[in-house]
Amino acid sequence: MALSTPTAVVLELMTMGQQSAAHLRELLMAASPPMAAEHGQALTAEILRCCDRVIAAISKGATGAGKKRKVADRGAATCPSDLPLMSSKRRARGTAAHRVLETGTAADGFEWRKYGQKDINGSKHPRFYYRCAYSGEGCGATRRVQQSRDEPAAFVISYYGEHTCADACQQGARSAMPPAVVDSALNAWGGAVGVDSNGGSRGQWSSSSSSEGSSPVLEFLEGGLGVGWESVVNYLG
DNA sequence: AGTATTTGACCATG
DNA sequence: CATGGTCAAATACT
Repeated sequence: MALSTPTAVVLELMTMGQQSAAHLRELLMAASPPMAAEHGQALTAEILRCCDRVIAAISKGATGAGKKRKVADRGAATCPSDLPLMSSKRRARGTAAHRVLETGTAADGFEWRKYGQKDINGSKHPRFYYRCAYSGEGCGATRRVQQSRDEPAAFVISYYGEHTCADACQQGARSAMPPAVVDSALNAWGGAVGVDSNGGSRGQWSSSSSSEGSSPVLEFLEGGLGVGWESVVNYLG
């Protein structure tokens, strides 16, 4: 990628700014005047964070823009003999058992693939449906993400099912919170997910930043059937 | 060329 | 009947 596009230029400049900020931090630490270093560190950390987010947003916007699809003529039969469908097309209401409140990134350590999107009645934002990228190996975990109605910066993430893909997907989950969530749509709105959507070649963590996970808060809800859990991710800076 | 994402349609559930 | 969850062809990206 050359610097032919404005996006590329912005990316390049932000990267330079990021490096400069990192350098500045080094200098401040080396100089070590107690108070100044402390404040300086906070500032540089802030700058780095901003750069990081802009870069993430830009790069995702550049690669993920302009996907369209024409009408699919599906009424006629393409496959007469139906394949075995999923048992239930619609989940029972109120199956969410847990709710997780967290700020920072949506990285939950698993790799998800989007399989649907739906406008939900009563909510002005669509809901996104993901399933484990290893569902083909029998993993039945699913996840749905919806932007909070009241709080645009918050996202409600509901998890259903369990990850049974022993090796592949759970490895990521075991090691704290690596960046692994595929959420191009989130970026379009909140623009805070600093992870690669791992397009093309599969199974590549963008091992960029394990950015300090701002302490997730877990909140358990009563009354569910215990089938899944829910999390609210806040993308406020 | 292969894979991930998009998006309208289908269909089960309430 | 309305709503929401999933499917799958078409499309876009690497």
